[in-house]
Amino acid sequence: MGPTIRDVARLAGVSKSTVSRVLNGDPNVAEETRNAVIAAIKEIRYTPNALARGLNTRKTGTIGLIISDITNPFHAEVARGVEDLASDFDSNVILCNTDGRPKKEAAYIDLLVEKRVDGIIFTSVKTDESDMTNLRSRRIPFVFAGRTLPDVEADSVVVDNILGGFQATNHLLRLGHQRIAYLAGPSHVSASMDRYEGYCQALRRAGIEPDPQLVIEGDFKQEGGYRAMSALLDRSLGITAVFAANDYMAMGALEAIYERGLRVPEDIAVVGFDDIPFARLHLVQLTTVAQPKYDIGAIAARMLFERIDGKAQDEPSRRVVLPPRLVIRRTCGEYLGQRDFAEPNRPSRAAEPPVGTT
Amino acid sequence: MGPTIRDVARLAGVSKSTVSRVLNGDPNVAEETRNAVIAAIKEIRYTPNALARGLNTRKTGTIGLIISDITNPFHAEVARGVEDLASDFDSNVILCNTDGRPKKEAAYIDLLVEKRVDGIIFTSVKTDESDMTNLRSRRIPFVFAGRTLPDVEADSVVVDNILGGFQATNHLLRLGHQRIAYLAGPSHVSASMDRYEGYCQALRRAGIEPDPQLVIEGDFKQEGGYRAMSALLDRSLGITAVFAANDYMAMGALEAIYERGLRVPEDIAVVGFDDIPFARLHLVQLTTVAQPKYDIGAIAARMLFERIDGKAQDEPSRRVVLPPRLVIRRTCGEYLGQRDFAEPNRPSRAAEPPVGTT
DNA sequence: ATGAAAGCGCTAACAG
DNA sequence: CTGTTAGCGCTTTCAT
Repeated sequence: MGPTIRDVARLAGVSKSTVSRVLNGDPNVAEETRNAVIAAIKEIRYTPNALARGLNTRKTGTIGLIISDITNPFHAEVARGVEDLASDFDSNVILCNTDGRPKKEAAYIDLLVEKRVDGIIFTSVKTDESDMTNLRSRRIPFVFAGRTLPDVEADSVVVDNILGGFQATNHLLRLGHQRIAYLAGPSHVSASMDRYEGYCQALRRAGIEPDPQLVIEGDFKQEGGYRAMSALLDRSLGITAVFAANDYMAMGALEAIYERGLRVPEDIAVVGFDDIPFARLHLVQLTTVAQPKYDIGAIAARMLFERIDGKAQDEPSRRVVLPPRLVIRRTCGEYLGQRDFAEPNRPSRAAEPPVGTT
Repeated sequence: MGPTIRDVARLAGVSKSTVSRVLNGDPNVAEETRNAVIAAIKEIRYTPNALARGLNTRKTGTIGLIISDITNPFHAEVARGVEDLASDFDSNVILCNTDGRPKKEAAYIDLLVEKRVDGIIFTSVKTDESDMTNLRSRRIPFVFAGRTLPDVEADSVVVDNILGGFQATNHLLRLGHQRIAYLAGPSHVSASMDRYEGYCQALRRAGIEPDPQLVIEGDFKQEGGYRAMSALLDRSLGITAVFAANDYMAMGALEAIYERGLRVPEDIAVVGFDDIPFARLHLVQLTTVAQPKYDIGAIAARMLFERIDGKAQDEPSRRVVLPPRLVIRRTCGEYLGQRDFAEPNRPSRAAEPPVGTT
């Protein structure tokens, strides 16, 4: 059944407590005893049982990551940030793909609670408030990464979507565009609405009143971007530029544009949002607003561990807002021409402390 | 502290054993008693403690997934397959990114053993045999997905890389190419070597002796593909086509080709391997050999659970070989012209039973 | 059909 | 510095 602490104790001629002490690095153990124990551990190839330990300590060294789909490059990058940081804190992460389905999400939350995870990071949030209060009452800390639930008071780290929308639109305006379309995401997603808000702000600042005709709703997917762009083009609205709420839709838009024999950026300029890996491909060169995806995950994890370790035990919840960054490539003109390969924008060490805390 | 089974028992006026029985669906419980227990559970919002349970049953309902980098779309898709299937088996998966570093991998294995996972799936394998025998002796089942360790006898599911290499090369040959280069991956990776083997077979069958000059080693990354292709082009070897060991290198190759003002496929035809999502982008349209990524993960997980559930307890290890599929797009000519969006090639239900078991 | 008791493998006071 | 004694919350015989 695998050796237990008892077997080690017996072999080393000490008590279980002593073994436990050396296991946990308790300084109050004679050097000699310690060595004997260590030798015994090695001899019988003992590996501590984290279940038994967790039962006592109420810490499992495991956190849950609730995500809509790990196959989505944006989420994968966030997940990587989370996992790296968890690893730094000697924790593991349990991956939960929900596909944005509330039921799956609720089921996963239950499972994670059963497993007594130390905390949970939400990337996708469809859950109603009741699950959250459940976590609250069990004192399981959680933080939102990338998205927030407006009604729920909790730690979160997000990119400044309004600013990002502003940057994208403003870039287009500076290039002389006036008729700029917005390919929105689903209207209930705050990120899309915030980017739209930034879009409007930039427009108004330039003395242009946002035209509802130029806004069309997509689904954050390539297909949706394609359809939305096609619809827009069919209506001959005199559009010369388009700001897509994310890169996938921008890709679909590009396709719709090319399909009609139009050129990018000469006939229509395109900006996306996210900077997913393929945006930088030589053949694509999508101008886009980059989100610090990895950092979002890493910082969220760091905040979570601060709660877990009790440092930030009962402090009010924090909201970290990260700055977006406009990446100018080819699809709006102003192509800078340098080759840029997928630079893993991961810090070799853990992420820096939160920036822009409010 | 959260309510325990004891609190439920007290409230329902029964013993802990009885509560445990209804929790585990034991039929030997009077209907009335059961209802009382269920009511009590609801009333105090009781959630079982999986740690305590696991300590007894020696089952955690958790498996480990060791992967080099979840950020890599290939691995993300495999991971998704694994997670979906684990979910079907009421299990969770612990995500472990190793970046291919043996030390990280070994450390994760230890951690997973401590957590007493029910099994492990290896996607990246750098580990030396000792870790594997360790798992063996602890009777922790494991399976390899996508790659194999030649010396280790274990369940595995892989794509037929030799066949894939053959298909890619043969496609090029049929289009009339004679001077076909191979952009290899690291020489110690069996997948790259097997694809090379298929490449040679196709060449020889066409009466062409493989020319060592046309083979150059890369690193499976875009940058490496770019460098390798550039080097090849510099040597003016009369190459008219290139088969890259994976899509990333193919992307780098495309870049190197375009940079020299050459056209694809007119001057140089390109085939990749994997069919990662961006290969199908309108702007890229990479002809490539598709691997059933999701199925690799799903089938590996299914095999793992068969071992865990003891059905396939002591049977000899199985090796499942999945067929690759040549996807013809634009980069070799013969472009079929249909739009193809990212079709999530996931079965809505669990993966079918293994195919091609040998 | 139900309860009592023992134990899974470890940690955590409390003595000494 | 080390051992003893209780549990942590659940499952599992074994009785009844």
